[in-house]
Amino acid sequence: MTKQAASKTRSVRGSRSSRPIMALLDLLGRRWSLRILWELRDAPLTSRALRSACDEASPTVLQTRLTELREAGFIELGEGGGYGLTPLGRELCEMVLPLHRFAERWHGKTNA
Amino acid sequence: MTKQAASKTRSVRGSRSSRPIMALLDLLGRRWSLRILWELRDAPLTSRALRSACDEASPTVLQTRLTELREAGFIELGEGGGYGLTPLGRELCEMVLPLHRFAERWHGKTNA
DNA sequence: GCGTTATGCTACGGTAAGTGTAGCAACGGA
DNA sequence: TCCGTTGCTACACTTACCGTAGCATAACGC
Repeated sequence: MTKQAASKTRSVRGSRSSRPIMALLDLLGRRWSLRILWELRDAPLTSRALRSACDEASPTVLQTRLTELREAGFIELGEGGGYGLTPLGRELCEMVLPLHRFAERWHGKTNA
Repeated sequence: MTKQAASKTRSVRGSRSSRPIMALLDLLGRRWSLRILWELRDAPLTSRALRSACDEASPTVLQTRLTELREAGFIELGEGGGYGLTPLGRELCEMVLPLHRFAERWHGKTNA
């Protein structure tokens, strides 16, 4: 993993591609990333509440994802504590929401 | 979180939740899942071509993801070889496509 | 002051997941 | 027959993630 000073690609691990979509796909393809966005869809949550919402996932990874998503500008830590979506993050979340309905139909097809 | 006869949830690892959205989020949150859907957006690809498209990712994981996505009913192995999207998979892919434009704008904001 | 509770965040040992290289059997064309 | 391609797998190694515990800080009631 040669790390020759990639200004933005630095945190994108596997995909050395510079295409933004690859970076985004890689970021969202890490554990709990999509789930975090999903759980924050309604209201901000504290780190502890978020952990509970995410099936008591390990705080180590959660904290890592939170930092990554924060650096990406999708979420932010509010004044009085608690993580919430930024305007940009909300846009992204809007693209994840329709997955809900799809998942319901998918579930009906696969084991019915 | 009762797992009353999880006939489909069996392969969902971390999230013991029975909610389909959680299962979907978990499946898509595994490495290369989103990328595979993305690379198959236009036309079917052979396993080798898909590997090349996915930045020469390890064939071990790729094969694992391919199997998972196939069991989920999102992709299928065509007659004359090559992986392609199923109608269901195409629907899912349609939700991933708008991420492209978003990623472009995102990239512009984060390092400009 | 003291203790309690909650915040965001981190250390550390163990397990699971992903990587990289090599190679398999099966099929088809020259 | 040899060659190239297909989908797929074995194996050792590295990395990511899990689970538990704990830190420093801050806000409360007493």
